[in-house]
Amino acid sequence: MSERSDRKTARATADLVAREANVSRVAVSRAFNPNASLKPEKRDRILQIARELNYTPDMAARSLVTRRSHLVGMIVPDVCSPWESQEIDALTTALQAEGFATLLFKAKADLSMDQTLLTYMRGFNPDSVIAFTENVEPDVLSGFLDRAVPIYIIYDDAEEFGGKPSASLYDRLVVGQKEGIEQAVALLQGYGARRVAYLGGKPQSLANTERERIITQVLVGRGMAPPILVPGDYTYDTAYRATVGLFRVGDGADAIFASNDVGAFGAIDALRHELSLSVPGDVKIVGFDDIPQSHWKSYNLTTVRIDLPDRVRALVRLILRRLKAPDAGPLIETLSTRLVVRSTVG
Amino acid sequence: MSERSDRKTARATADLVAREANVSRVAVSRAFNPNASLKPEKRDRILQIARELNYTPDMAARSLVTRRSHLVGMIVPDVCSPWESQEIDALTTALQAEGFATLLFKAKADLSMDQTLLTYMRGFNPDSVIAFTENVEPDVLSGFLDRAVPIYIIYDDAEEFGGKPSASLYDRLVVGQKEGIEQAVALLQGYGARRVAYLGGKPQSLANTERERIITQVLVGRGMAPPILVPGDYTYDTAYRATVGLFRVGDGADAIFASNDVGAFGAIDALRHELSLSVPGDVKIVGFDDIPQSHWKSYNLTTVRIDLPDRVRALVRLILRRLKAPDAGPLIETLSTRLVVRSTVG
DNA sequence: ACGATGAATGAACACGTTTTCAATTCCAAC
DNA sequence: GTTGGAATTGAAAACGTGTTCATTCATCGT
Repeated sequence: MSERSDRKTARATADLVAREANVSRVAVSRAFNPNASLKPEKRDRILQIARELNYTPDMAARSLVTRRSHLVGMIVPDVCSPWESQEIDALTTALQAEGFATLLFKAKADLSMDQTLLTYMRGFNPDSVIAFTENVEPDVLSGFLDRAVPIYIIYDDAEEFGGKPSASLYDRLVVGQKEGIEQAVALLQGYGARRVAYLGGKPQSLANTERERIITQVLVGRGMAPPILVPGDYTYDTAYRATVGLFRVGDGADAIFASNDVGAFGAIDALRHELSLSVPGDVKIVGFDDIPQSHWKSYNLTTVRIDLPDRVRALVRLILRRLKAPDAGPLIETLSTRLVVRSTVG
Repeated sequence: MSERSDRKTARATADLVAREANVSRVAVSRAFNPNASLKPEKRDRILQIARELNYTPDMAARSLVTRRSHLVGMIVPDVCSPWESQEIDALTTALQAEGFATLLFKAKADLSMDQTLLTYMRGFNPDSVIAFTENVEPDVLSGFLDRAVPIYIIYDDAEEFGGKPSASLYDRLVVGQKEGIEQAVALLQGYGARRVAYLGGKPQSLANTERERIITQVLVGRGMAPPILVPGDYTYDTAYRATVGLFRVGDGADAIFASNDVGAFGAIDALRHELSLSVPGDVKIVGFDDIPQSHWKSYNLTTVRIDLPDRVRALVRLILRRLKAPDAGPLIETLSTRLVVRSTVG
């Protein structure tokens, strides 16, 4: 027997283990199901033999009868984004501990999920689906309603949620951004900022729209002018160019509220290396997310933190609760934000 | 019928479609298998009805008989790392186009894969497994040999590959780092560097060991002193502290070769913001990977690029070739590296 | 000693698909 | 009109597991 021929050895099955242990195949199944009734010594012997034979229950066969795939689908527009990669990492770790594997899919850049992707994903029967893309398309997603209930991450206004009626069919994690934004604006105002610009994210992103709305509301509420709206798309390069544009052809500003940290980096670099302006001396900067890069000395960004561990715990809770009660009404978890002060404001 | 009751509607099955279309269930199966023999008009009618009923073949049931799960497992130690997240993103996109979904697992921080994780993953029967963790444990991985053949990404010396005999049971992508390193050292020498430090990555990482080995070899080959070895772990913070240590308690250096780009950022920030030294004036810096952040203006890092599109194409090719010929000998793809010159050397 | 309660056990079925395989239909060529 | 071969079809048998359900076995209170 050469090494290579090992590969042809058929995978061990429950039947084989049963025969080898002189028990019925049902006993093997029970041995791997902790709360099934089986004599302890028998279970031990079966597990021992299973280990020798390198046997593991086949998830596909199991899921066929159990109606549980132990898969959690994630639809992500851009894995490279530091914030999203962080979230995927933490979520995968947490889910792995609960016995779930993550099934990763890439959405389109415009944050939409096309029918093809969804039906494809549906074939795998994920127990739950987390939509990182915020573009809600109720009729498309309705295809999922046979088993899993999708989870949406939304911002601030649970009721409006795109104004779509079928919103009541999703579970959701609501991120309240108001606290963090209020603290940020207070800080900016305290350091004498008068003219604030909002450097936008992807226009289709609900997080972006809500950030813009709340920042405007808070600024005006504190007697300041509404923000100068600078379009962006969450990327460094666009933020860089937009900032240069703001100061070269526009009137400039004495503070920039970026829609995410990466955009804030672009703004900082544009100010320092292209416009020869100082941060925070000439222009103050606030970001959003608090990704690991934000404490890097070149930026040391003051930013609105969305606490990742809290966020992950909330998501896992949503998944487990839904699995326990498939027919329950829409589940909701709420999260808050707070400002992390570093050195880009004062 | 309320909205909620829709959720209880059982998922459409091939049987239902068959009944609805007045054909046998086999015909439905054939309708979804393009190269099966079925009268075109019949296929159209079935697909039409399937669409109306929102039917998709169940992957679990299919994989049970086909012995193809259409899943590609990825074992990743740290999804947050910019380089890895980039690779996961590109790989997922490419595989999705070929009809595969990615199954993501987190390895332990020390780059090892424990038995629990592997047996767990095995249950899902991935068609292929890509090991991003470089710590080779042949006996552990042998548990996979019943169906999928794991792919290892290794560096430079295919033969040595950890010196483990069972290396011949893996497919592998070999990344040749010599070209890039030679170009980098030539550039450093050209700009007058005399004393080069190597800022290491995780000690368990084979990529790191090989980088250290080759850099030493190339330096000595060009008549320079072997590098000062500074231990690290691929992270920004460790690189920052290590660099401070190198210049505070050590003798310093006039050039730093970092084991990855993120480490280079840490070194740059330590030099500029803690040690008040200039880059590239006082110290020249070269990194490894060429991640997107490397062209950010605050760093603008000169670095050894591993071309991502090439790399992904090679990996996908490995997977498809192996699936076509499960019993073929070990498959090997080779890749090269080259220097990307920016402004941290001269 | 005796019925009663509960745990332990295995045969048969179900889950939703693909794959033989034999039977049928179709069509062109003689 | 016949005949051959190819295209088309459906019944039955897998694939590997969890779950009923009726049966056997041990245990315990009276």
